[in-house]
Amino acid sequence: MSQEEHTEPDLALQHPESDARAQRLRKLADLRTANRDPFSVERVERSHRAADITNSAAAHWAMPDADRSALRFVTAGRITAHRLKGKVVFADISDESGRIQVYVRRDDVGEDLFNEFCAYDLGDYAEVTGYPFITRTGEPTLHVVDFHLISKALRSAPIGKTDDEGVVHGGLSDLEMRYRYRHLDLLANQPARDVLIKRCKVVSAMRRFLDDAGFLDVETPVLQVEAGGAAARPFLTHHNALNYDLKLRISLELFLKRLIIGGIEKVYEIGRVFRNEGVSTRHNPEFTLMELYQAYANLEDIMDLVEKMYLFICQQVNGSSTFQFGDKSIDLSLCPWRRLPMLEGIRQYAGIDPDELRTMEMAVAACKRINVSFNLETETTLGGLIEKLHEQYTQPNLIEPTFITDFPVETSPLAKRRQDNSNLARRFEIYIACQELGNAFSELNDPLEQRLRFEEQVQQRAAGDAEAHPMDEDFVEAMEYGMPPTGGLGVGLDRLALVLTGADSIRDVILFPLMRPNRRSIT
RNA sequence: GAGAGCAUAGCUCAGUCGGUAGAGCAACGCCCUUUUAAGGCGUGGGUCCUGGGUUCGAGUCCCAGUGCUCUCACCA
Repeated sequence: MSQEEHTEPDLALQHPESDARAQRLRKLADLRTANRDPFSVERVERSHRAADITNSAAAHWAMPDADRSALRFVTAGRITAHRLKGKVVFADISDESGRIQVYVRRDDVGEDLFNEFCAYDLGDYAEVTGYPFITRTGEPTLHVVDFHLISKALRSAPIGKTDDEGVVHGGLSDLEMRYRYRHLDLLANQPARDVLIKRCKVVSAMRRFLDDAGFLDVETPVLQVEAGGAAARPFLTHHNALNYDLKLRISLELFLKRLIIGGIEKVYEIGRVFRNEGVSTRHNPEFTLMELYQAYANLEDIMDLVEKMYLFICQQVNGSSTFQFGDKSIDLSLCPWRRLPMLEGIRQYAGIDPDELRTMEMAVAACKRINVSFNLETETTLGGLIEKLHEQYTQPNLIEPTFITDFPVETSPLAKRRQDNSNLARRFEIYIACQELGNAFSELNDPLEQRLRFEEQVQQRAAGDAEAHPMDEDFVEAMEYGMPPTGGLGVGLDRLALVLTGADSIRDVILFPLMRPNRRSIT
């Protein structure tokens, strides 16, 4: 600790009423003077968590008073409410399990300690020892016989008050504050904690499912010379000692396929990828992607796996096979899920017949006929235009789980072609609650074809498409050593968490979403 | 990247036609020994986002900037 920090309590004593923080510093100094420095505490031996006492109090209520008051429960947590009532004070102590009301009487602890307890601020951490009882108003409560402060909050946290109906008054609702200062969001808002926990359960359930299915959990490089495996612009960085530029990965695909080539038959990675694109309620520049590859499996095997895996995750996270989307209940156990070829969906929802989409000119004419809401000028390929129609017209209708199949091959440079129609890729995407929740291929394993696909992409790049896939000679060479037929899947985990938690924005399921630096961040 | 909106006490928010900056909660003081959005009386607390401009006078009107939100465009 610096000398400057040591002087702060003294400054507070000189200006004791200047502000709330100074008052708290003064209280801290008082505690230190009384040899009860909260920051000297290192360890707390809790016998119960807050919510456990609530249960125990009811269980012990039948005991004779004398026996029950001889019990000693120890718990600790943040003080989230206090109600001083003359010579007795009630306080709420909250930990991760919930909250417990504690009750301190002056006659029990003596005047000095009673006054000290009364001086504790909202946000402080206390350890309390006592026995359970139920108040006249019926609330399980810990009757405190001993306590001490174990950490001091120097700032007043935005802790709201909850009324009988569970409505929180006050608290923290400003979205910028919630995202920028997530610690305040989490300590003030129980729903924020619930979403965090659910998101973690999504990831752990997925890992458990894949581990149990025999997939190997691996890690591959984030820093890459060329960022491939997806259509996106990368972030650039630089290695000083080796003096060359690097890119942050935009997908996991190419390295995982090398593991397949190396003889690993079932492999997956859950990792952060980075795409240098816009920010929205559905996009964050860094997000968590899961990709898996299974040798000897085809597209239908992956569909089967997706149905089983998503059902498992939903059951683990929500405790049932259903989840809420708006006022609808979506049941993931109704297998097999709907399968809809992309062109069929466009016929159904955009009213354009597949025969009208055979050439770029015909497709543009058809789009003009139905007055599409997007800019036709920016579309350079027929496949791109078809995908656009799908996103604009079909996707908003895909509430129940749906596999969209038969993607245009020119937007799928890493997927096999259909044997019976070389314009279509052996690829599907999963849609649930109108969100794209997965993208799968029968992976292209023909190195000669792969080179041609990359060359087409390089041409699109030369024509101005900054997101077209770059040539990756090393990858093509790796494939020339022989890659088994393989099914692959990629899933944006933030989106999956978004849907399963019913969150409004991807920022609700990303703990620290990207924010522009504000004035306080620049020092 | 484009358009619209928002920015006032620690938190949630009012602020009329341009005329001394307001409430609830939180904080501080007093009263209250089973309260619970505890209650009662009293007190303190402001870079009205930043910088210019108009005006006798700006939280309010004008211009520029910053951040956030929403919609659109690109992306998952």
